Amino acid sequence: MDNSSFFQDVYEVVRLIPPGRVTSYGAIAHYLGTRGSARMVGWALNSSYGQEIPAHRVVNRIGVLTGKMYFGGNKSMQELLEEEGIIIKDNQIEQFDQVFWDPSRELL
DNA sequence: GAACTGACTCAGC
DNA sequence: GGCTGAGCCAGTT
Repeated sequence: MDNSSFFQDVYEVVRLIPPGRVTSYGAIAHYLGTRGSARMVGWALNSSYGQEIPAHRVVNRIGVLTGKMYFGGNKSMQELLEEEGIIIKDNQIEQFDQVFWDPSRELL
């Protein structure tokens, strides 16, 4: 992509997340080759407000919906994820290992 | 233009 | 085994 922004790469990976699956900020950052920039992934999603980004499928490494408060939408992240078959309990994804989607492993 | 901040993660104590 | 500090980079002040 012409835009060599870290953001654009993040957006593309997030769009590639299949329904019923989730990934972590660190997984995306690692896929892009920068482990320490996990923060930027979250920051990128923060800027993704109003865009066609399924940000609700991105959680932190332990499956907690850290950014649900920042997610702008009629429905909560939890509700959207539950509609895709993902179980959320106490803001944390149940069976996280089963729904976890690693871009560097499944996309590549 | 320098300092601060942020949806994270890992390592060390 | 829980808490603290450091690191990453870009956008905002």
